[in-house]
Amino acid sequence: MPVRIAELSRRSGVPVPTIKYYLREGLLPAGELTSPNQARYSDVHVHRLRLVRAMVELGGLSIAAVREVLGALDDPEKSLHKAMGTVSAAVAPPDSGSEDEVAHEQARAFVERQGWVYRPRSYAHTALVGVLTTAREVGHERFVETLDVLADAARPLAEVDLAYVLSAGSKDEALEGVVVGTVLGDAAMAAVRAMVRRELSGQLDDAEESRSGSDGNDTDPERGES
Amino acid sequence: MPVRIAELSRRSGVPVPTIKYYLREGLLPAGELTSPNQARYSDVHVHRLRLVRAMVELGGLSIAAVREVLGALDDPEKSLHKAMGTVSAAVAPPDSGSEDEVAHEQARAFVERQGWVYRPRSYAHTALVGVLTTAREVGHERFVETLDVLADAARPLAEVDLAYVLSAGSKDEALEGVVVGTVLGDAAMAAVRAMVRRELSGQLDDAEESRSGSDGNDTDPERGES
DNA sequence: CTCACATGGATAGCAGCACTTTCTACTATC
DNA sequence: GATAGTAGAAAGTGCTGCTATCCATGTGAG
Repeated sequence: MPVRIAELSRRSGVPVPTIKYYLREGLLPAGELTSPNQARYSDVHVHRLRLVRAMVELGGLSIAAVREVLGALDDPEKSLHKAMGTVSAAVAPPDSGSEDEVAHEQARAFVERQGWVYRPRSYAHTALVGVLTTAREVGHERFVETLDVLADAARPLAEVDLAYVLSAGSKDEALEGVVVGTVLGDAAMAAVRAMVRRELSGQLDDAEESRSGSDGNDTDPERGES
Repeated sequence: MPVRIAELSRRSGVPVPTIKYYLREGLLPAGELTSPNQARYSDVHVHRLRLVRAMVELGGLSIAAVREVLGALDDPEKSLHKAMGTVSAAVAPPDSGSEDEVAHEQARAFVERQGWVYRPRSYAHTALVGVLTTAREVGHERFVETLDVLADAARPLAEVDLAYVLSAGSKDEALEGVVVGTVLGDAAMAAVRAMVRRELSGQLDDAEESRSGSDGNDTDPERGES
C-alpha cells in the first residue's frame, strides 16, 4: 500500500511542507522514486513520522536531536545501551557549562553510594552535576539530600523500562522501545509526579484550611489561566 | 550592600543587556531608583536572577512561562498547591492538541485505580492524556501498563518534595522550594533515571556479550559524539 | 569643578529555529 | 491536452531570546 505524499500527510496528520522539510533534514527516508518526480511512501514512513512528532512535541527535542536519535536507531551496529546513551543525550537539556567543584564531588559520592560505575563523562552524569551546581547556586544546598530517594524510585522504573524493551520481538522494535520509553516515560513521569504531588498537597491544604478556616475559594485550583 | 547593574551582572554571571531584558520582561523587579537614571540592586536580585537562569536553562522554560511562575511566587495569596499547579503547567510541554478517546479512558481508570481525585482539566492530567495518546499513535499500546509502576515510584518522591517544601522557614521559601523541587527535581530525576537504566542495561549487555563473544569495542559508550 | 565614564530607558537589530511559501520543472491521469 | 499532483530547491515567515546602539542624565576620580 504505497501512497503519495498527500496521502502520507493525511494519514500522519503532518502537513506536506513539513514532510518535505523532514525529508530534507534527513528525519525521514526518501520515498521510492517511481520517476524523477514521483515517489511512493509506505507505512514505515507513517510510523516514522509519528515517532518524530512524538519526540518533537512531547519530548521537546530539536530537529537536530531527533536526527541524532534516529541515526542511532537506524544503525544496525548500535547496542542497546549505546542507543540509550544517545537518547538520554538528546533528551537532556543543552549543557549549561557552569560546573561547581562541590557539585562534582556530590555527584561522585552519590554514584559511589549507589554502587554504580562512575562515568563522569556520561551525559547523565554531566546533567546531574549541572543540576547540583544550579541547586547550590540558588542556595538550595539541601537538594542533594533528595538524590538517594530519587535513585530508589528510579530503580523499579528502569527495570520496567528494560523489561518493556526486552519484550520486543525484533531488535528494531527494542531500539524503538528505548526511544518511546525514554521520551514518553520522562513525560509520563513528570505528569504522574505532578499528580501525586497535588494529591498530597491537597490533603495537606485541606487539613490546614479546615484548621484556619480560610476564605477558601473552592474552585478547582487546576484550571487553565491562559 | 546594594550594587549597580554592572556588579549585579558580575555576581550573577548574567550579561548586563540580558538583565535589562529581564527587567523589561518583568522577570526581575526594578532596582531601587536613587535618581531618575540610577538604581541599586540587592542580593534579592542576584538570587532571583539565578532562579530565572535555572528555570530557563535547566527547566527549559520560556521567558513567558518563567514570568508566570514568578507571578505565582510573588502572589501573597497563592496557596501551596496552586503554586504547584502553576509550576507544573509551566514545565509541561505545550498542549499538543490531539487527544484520543481511549487514552482519556485509560487516564481516568488509572487515576481511579490509584484512588486519586479525578481532575480531568488539570495540566498534569492533560499532559498524561497527551502522552497516552501519543503512545497509542506510535503503536505502543502496552505503554499504559507501566503507569502504575510510575505512580508507585512517584509517591515517595512527592513525599520528599513536600517534606522539603514544608521544612522551609517562611512561606516565600516554601514557594521557592516548590519551584526548585519541580524544575530541579524533574531534571535530576531524568538524569538519575538514565543512570540507573544504563547501569542495568550495562549488566545485561555484558552478560550478552560474554555469551556471544561479540567484537565489543570496549570504549566507554558514553562519550560525547558532538 | 569637570569631564570621562556608567546608568536607565527605549528602540532597533540579530541569530537561530521550525517551519511555510513560492517557484520551477515534470508527470500521471482524467 | 487541460488538470492536478509531485519533487526539489530556495527564499520567506514568525517567533524567541537575547544583543547593540542611542542618548539624556548622573556619578565620582582627580
